Amino acid sequence: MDIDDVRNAGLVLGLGLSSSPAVTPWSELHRPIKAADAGVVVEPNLTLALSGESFTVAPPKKAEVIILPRNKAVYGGGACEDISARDGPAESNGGGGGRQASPHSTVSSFSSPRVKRERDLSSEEEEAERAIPPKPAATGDEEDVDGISPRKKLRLTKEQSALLEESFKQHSTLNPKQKQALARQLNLRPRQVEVWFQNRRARTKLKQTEVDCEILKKCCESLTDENRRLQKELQELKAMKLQGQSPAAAALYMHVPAATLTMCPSCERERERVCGGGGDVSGSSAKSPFSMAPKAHHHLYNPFNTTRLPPAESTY
DNA sequence: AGTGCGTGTCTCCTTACATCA
DNA sequence: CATGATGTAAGGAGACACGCA
Repeated sequence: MDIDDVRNAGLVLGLGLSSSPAVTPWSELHRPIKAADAGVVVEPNLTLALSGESFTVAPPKKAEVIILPRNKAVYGGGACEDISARDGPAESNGGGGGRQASPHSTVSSFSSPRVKRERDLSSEEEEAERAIPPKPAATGDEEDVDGISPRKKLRLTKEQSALLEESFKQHSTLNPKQKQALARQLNLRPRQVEVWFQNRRARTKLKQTEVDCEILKKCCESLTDENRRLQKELQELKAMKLQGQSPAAAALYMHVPAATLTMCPSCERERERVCGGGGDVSGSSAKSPFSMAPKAHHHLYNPFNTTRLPPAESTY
């Protein structure tokens, strides 16, 4: 292939960010990248001349360079991502890969949040990231004057969503291996799977909060009714007393209400968990009875393992 | 054993985009 | 076609746990 192929295809090599075809020399790619599924591979030692600059594709170790579609960039070890989906400038980094992988590596000098995110990728994730085929090339007409497109939103397919839902029903959190497997299966990046699960958990929690709110509302209404009724009874008893009714009759009257006390339909069902066993709905305790486990325990406590509303039942 | 650092993952909040009425 | 409402993918901040030096 020659440079015209690059031009004609509207492709960007390496870290190209601008609207015009751009080339990033291998030396600026902080780690070897694989031509896993990018469109074109350039042979090493091929000299490219673009924008008045020439670059020789001469990877020190790898004889491959990915030619990425326009608007795609290489991040953290060759992950292909739509640069239109970025707010800030794209950067390549060495990608730590794994816990404690390289505390003193040069990667640590990168400090932008985005880079940090990419740095978070484990080596396995990097593999998976690389395995994701590039998204269809952008048309290019959505770029702004700076040549950096506003972020575009990926829409998951029905199949992907369904599979994610299925998986979520089984476990609302994923360990790295599960994430990897699912991402591979869905042909998504692990980060996307991770984000989907985070958002899904948030939606589930929101739904549960709404349900809890409804229950509380009903409970409140019922208690208000009961309070009104008791006030009325009290007034009637006071009136009877004033009218000089016999204590026996009053006592008889007194026994009736107890048997006819209405129970909050929600509480009757929910008393154990919602009202804390006849406990604290009023909020005298610091924590709402509906609140999830403290954040400090979020690693140990799975809020979705409660008996409230299993994810499977939630209406999403 | 205590400490600091890097890392991974979480929740929460927010933003931006797609879709639909 | 324009517009507002809604749903949701994704970004970022902050917190925490864990492993290592």
